[in-house]
Amino acid sequence: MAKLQKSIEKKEALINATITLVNNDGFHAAPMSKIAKMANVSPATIYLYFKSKQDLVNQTYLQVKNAFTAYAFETYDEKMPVEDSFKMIWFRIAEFKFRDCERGLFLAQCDNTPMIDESSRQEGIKNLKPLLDLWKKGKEQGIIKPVSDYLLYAYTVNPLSYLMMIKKRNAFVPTEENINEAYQLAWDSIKVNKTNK
Amino acid sequence: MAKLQKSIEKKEALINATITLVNNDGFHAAPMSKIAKMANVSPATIYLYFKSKQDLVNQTYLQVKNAFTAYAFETYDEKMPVEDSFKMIWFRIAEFKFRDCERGLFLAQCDNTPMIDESSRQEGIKNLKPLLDLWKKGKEQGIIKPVSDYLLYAYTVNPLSYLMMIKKRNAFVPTEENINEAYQLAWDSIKVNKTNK
DNA sequence: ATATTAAAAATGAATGTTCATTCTTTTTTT
DNA sequence: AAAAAAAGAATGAACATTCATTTTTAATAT
Repeated sequence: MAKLQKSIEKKEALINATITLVNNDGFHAAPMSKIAKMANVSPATIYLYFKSKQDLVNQTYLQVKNAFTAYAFETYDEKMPVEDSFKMIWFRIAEFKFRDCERGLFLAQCDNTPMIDESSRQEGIKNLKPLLDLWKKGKEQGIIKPVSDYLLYAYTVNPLSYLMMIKKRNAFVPTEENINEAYQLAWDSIKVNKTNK
Repeated sequence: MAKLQKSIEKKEALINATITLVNNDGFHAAPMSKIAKMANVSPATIYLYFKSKQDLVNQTYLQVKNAFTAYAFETYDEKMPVEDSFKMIWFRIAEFKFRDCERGLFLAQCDNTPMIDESSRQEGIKNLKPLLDLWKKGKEQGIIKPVSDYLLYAYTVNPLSYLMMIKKRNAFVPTEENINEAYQLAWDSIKVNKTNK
């Protein structure tokens, strides 16, 4: 038990070190030796847990992506009305990204570069299934505009990634009010406008 | 004259090679030797034009960013009404990103990683001044919602970056109609809704 | 026009460093 | 005391950059 415990701790330390170093220096300037040092481990030890540097990054990505979606959907209940569901998920996502900016930025970096394997990328995308289902339901009920899922994602969830980056880089600290405004923009843009119908 | 001409050609070839290789393999897997080969040039020649690999990437970023904003604002005239201006700029940006996906993706990568120097990043941001001015005007005239420029950017311009990436990765080819829908979402989310006032 | 030459541009091969990964030994666990 | 885990040092490849030459260019003299 103690053995396994220790192993998990080491693995987590390595994953955390990877996130920090890749965020600050980039993949190309985050050598295994530095990652090992930050995790208080010998470089050789990394290879007991990961096959290669690529494997380390892939696994880190999947771990973070899983944590992200688990958080986003934790309080979601399919039986709730579409609008309430959307709002809940949207705020959970915002909460995750702004609270754990490091992890959010790491994901943004993975999503915008050829840093991780295509297979890991595909694996990570699967996590969004519940959101796609929700949109389908919303479109069927005439609550959400009948536009492509890509557009829906781009205009609601994705802007948060940009804001998170701005937060880190420009010391723009979003207030409660900012977040509410952001949500309103997101929902305004995709909800069917009843009065216009 | 012919001399200078040739130099410019070489420099451009190097910049293009950098964009292609960084897009496909990432900064860390785009060695100078490969960049040189793709530009039909000796590795040593790169150093006649650029101080270092970092300098090459910084200059590539600035060159692309300048081309991007030049295109975006080319047809913009400050005297036009705010809504028309916004629409025009928005569509120019969309046109650039979808037509020259390679360059768009390169910018996305620069904007989401520590790949370029902070000073180059700052330099690149200056280009957006006209858009910020437009938003200021729009807010003063009560046409654009009084939210932060970061939110405005995130919810109008930035989603295009996501769509462009999706286009490259998932063979989602946006149609004319998709682009119009996207614009509508963007404008809907930030315009002041007169009927609600 | 042509030949000559100095300067500029370009090159391929070296250089030295950095880094991912492996090997051998030591420490820890059971 | 055997097995598992971890370590530090070693290895070899890859890489950014520099060096010593060669090639090209452009100006001048014939």
